[in-house]
Amino acid sequence: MNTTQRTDQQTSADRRRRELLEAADRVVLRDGPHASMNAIAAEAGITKPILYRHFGDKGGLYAALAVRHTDALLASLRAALDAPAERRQRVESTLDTYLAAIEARPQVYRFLMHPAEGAGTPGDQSEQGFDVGKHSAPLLRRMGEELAQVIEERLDVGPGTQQLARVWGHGIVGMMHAAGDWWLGERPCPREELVRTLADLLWGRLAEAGDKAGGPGF
Amino acid sequence: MNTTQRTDQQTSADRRRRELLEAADRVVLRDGPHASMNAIAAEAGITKPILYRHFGDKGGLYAALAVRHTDALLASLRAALDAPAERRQRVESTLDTYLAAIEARPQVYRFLMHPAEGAGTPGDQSEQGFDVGKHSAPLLRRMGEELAQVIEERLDVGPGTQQLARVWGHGIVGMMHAAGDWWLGERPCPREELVRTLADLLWGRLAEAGDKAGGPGF
DNA sequence: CAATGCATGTTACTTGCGGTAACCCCGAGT
DNA sequence: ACTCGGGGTTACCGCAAGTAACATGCATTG
Repeated sequence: MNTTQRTDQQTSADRRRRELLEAADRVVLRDGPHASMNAIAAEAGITKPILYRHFGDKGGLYAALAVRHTDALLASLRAALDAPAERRQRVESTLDTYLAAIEARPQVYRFLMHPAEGAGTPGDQSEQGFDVGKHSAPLLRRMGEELAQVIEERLDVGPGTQQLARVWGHGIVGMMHAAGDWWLGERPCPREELVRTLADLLWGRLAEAGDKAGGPGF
Repeated sequence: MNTTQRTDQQTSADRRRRELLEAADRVVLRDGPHASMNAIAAEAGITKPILYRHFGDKGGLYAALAVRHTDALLASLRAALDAPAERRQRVESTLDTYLAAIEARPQVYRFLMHPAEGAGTPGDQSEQGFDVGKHSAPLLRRMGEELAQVIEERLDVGPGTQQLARVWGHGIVGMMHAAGDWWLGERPCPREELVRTLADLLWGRLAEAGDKAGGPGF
């Protein structure tokens, strides 16, 4: 019937799509985010137009790829965030999970952080609006929103919690990201130490610290 | 003589370079970071090869442009950080300076945050090493390092201050950046409120907050 | 069984951009 | 008069995104 037919097509198309994504993944992880559509098609054993039929344009393909990895990472972060333990313990665990992930697979990290690639299209009109605010990688956005959600659900900070939760969510995620990026580049200390230091920052040690003698203070 | 000759040439070349940068600035601020070399050359009233003679490649031009703006922004941040006031006041003032800057000229912001553009070069060898850790925009790197410097110079937190200062420097800058980016996109609240909320986060209000009734706590 | 779809795949093209080679022109110095 | 070097141009290469038009295999339908 029509339904089974459609279902068959659907599943077949979906399977194909998944295979293509696997191939794209391999290439991107091997060649970096600037892998060409030709290269990806070759890896998949086919040619360009098929990719375009499935994903519309390069942005579509990359978005699909990114969603896969983002979902996976977010799931493990959520697990760390949901574990039964003290708040400090949970924050550290979440930081550690994120850092362990980007440490274990830096290429995935590199790819996920790569911004939208919005250019390249000849008659590109979408760029004239200057998508300010959409600069950050979607992963960061999503992490920020998720964390905001968690904060808002579980934390009690009087009125204005919602706004505050979102600010903190994005802020904390940004802190984690920037520190992680720097750390990944220089590897100045073991992971646990970084985790502890960041947690200390969130726990207000900046405010408690004393001024160094002689200076104007900080 | 040789010296005056060299000086004349130098200054002339420098003046030209400055003019070209002005033109590039106009175009980039008008068309976004994806402005083509042709467009920039046209705006400057000349043609591509001259740009390449002066800046080597597109990366060179963009780097030169970025340095100009980055220097300017860093100077005003340093001023806010150096003002004579309480620590909290100074932190808020610095945050506000940054946010005011990106609010006033989002296009500059957008350009500065744009990553290195490392691709495009045909025989590109630098990409194979996967410059992980160099993902962040140079501006963020520099801000992180500067802040780390300031923290290390003025704050007293026992042994291991140096490491801690760098972690915090990059972390705080990342927080500021991410929150700013999100805020710029959604404008959910006035600037002062954002500043206060972020400062609260740094002041440990996250640790102090109570759990909401019913949940597993956070 | 032919005939019609229709998804799947290919070749070959266009457009646009980064980057370069080769040539051009004009004013200064000998 | 001549060449020499800085500033400039045209015309090109290579490459990657994206598309049009054509080919093929496998089901359903008259």
